[in-house]
Amino acid sequence: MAARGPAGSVTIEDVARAAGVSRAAVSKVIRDAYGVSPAMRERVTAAVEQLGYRPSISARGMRGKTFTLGIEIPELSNPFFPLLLAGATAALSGSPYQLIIAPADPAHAEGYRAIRALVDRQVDGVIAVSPLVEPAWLTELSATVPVVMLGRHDRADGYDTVVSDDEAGARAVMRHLFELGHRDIAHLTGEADHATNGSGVPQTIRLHTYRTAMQEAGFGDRISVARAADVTADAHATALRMLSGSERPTAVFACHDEPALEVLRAVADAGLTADDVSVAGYDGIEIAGHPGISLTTVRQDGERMGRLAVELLLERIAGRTEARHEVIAPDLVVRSSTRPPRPCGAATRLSALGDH
Amino acid sequence: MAARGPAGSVTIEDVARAAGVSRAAVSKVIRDAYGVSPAMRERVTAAVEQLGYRPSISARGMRGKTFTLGIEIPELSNPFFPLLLAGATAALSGSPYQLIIAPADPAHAEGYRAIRALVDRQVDGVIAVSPLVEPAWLTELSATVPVVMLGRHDRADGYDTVVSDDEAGARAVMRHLFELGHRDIAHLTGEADHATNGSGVPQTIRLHTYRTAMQEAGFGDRISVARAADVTADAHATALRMLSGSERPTAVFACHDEPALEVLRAVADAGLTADDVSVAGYDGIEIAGHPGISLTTVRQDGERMGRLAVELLLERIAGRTEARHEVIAPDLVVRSSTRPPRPCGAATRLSALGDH
DNA sequence: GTGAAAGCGCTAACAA
DNA sequence: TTGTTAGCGCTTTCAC
Repeated sequence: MAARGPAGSVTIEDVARAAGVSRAAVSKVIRDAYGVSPAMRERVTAAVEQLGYRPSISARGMRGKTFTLGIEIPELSNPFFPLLLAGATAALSGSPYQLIIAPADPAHAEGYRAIRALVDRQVDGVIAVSPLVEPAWLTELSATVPVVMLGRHDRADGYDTVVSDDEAGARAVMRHLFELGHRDIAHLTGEADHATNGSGVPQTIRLHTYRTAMQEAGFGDRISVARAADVTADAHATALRMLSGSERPTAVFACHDEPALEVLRAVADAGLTADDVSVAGYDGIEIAGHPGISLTTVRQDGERMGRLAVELLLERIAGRTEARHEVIAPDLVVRSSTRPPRPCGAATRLSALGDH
Repeated sequence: MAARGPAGSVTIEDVARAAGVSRAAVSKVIRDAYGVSPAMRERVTAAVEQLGYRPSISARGMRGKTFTLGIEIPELSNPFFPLLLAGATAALSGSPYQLIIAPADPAHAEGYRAIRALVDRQVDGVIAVSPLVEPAWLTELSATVPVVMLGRHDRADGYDTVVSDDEAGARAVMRHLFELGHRDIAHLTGEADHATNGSGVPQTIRLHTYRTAMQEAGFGDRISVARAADVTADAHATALRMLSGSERPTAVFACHDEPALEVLRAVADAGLTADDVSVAGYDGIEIAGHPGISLTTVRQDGERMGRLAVELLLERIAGRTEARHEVIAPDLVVRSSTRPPRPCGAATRLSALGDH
């Protein structure tokens, strides 16, 4: 137990004195570096224990490593992101590394700021979810510190990426809706982002895939894209508007689950049901499987993505220099929020309730 | 723009040289300390800009402050916690402080480890959500670094606390259920924790309040407490067992919203409805208000709590030494998951659908 | 108002 | 195998 409290100012010097050895010796022992006799190791360990010594990360950061990995995340309120963290944390348990998270307000495009804050703190590696940060900037950054990006489709040499196959996922959704018989399918997404990485952003790919699928199916003239300034905040209002218009779609494909939940809410608010409007989301957040929600969606394995990101980062820290770009296959999960469209002019049908 | 990249190794020395001044002068300017002429400030600022200089937090940490606040959080997957973070982040925007988050796996009682990791990184202050960490340890810790604890009912001199009035909240739930006519009310909670701070844990207080309320209402003999080893993971199974027993309750009060959602799921799985079993939760997470869920709950203003915690911490950092203990009043939010119990042996009633 | 100099606690060469 | 030494980049007296 610590003699001077959890953060007592016990220094390596104190330990050295107590153990009757040099500071360098202590340093070697605590990092278990090469070249220490068992006897010395024992004595030092005892002194460390007795004094409750904890190495200062700041001091470490000035010469060597900090054993800290930084992850930048926007929107912790979107349940998909905590999944990434859970995976990352799990991958790190048992390792000497500590994860610190820097939250970045996506509304203010804070990605740069948050990543810089991490780098300023001398982390040994950075994981980030910043779709809009420029590739060039990241390449520059990655010359300084190992970097793994999550959810980006661009492939640069300097940094690794872990991404889910958004095109495949979006195609699966569209195929499913077509198979149910839908033709008037609308897509709900956020504002267009005029960033350098525009085409590498998942939302943009899903949108593009939606368009392509509609074209290919011969419904090019029925393409309908609703944009919410802030997808999360404005989805409800946008969805309501969409549903009350004269050209009400029979199905809505939302760019991810959070806005999809809002569409569901809007459907209820408008006095409609899943028989009137089918809704599909994207991400596969847990609540989507709740019987009260039962949202058809595309499951991305966030935990696996987080784990993989950490693994890639540790490889980089260990010395790998060639870039790796991992693509995860997503799964379509069909639930009762998507149903065949109501036959035109026919009587209300209340059958075809998907699952439980 | 940075000339040497986002994390370029531009030091204060380089800036000093470029500006033709001493290192000390640069240091003063960037901290805007007292005693710099406007002319010097201008020159230094220009050099900083031009070189893309960023002070090393590690080096700072060795002498002065790091302008970093650390927050320890368990279960980011529970949507209530991100709310705390949102509040904390908001309170910090515009300030020179950066927030870093250390996730702590509650299953492994990692609170100590995570808090220590923060302190090792020389944060200027710590906010933590660790109900089970011992008060004595925290008192010791708070001698080293300012500490604000979230969701603890113990009151120590060394650290501040921000907590919601769990007794009032739980009482409100019980009163509501009694008023609806329920008598067989069960409570779903986690394993008893034999920690030093046992009586200061929100869950324990809610449980105790449940017991007391039942007693006071004269239903002491109907007290029924179901314990799940891990409330989040095992709630569903525990709830199913509870509902299939011979003594099925007419209402279930869950210790927080996440298990309450599982009870709702179990109700559906058992082929029952809100008319058979009323369900109430605690926290007021957003999804509770979704029409597909419509869960009666107690709203705790997490954002406000997070904001308040940061404010208290900044006060401490600014020099305050007397402890402050803030209690937030929670609000009961009645939704359609709680209804009058079905009159014994009477016909099914489908009215009384609360809100939308 | 400004600069010189002394460390903060640690690690990494190098010497012994 | 062990100890000595020289910084890492910054802040902070304390002279000027």
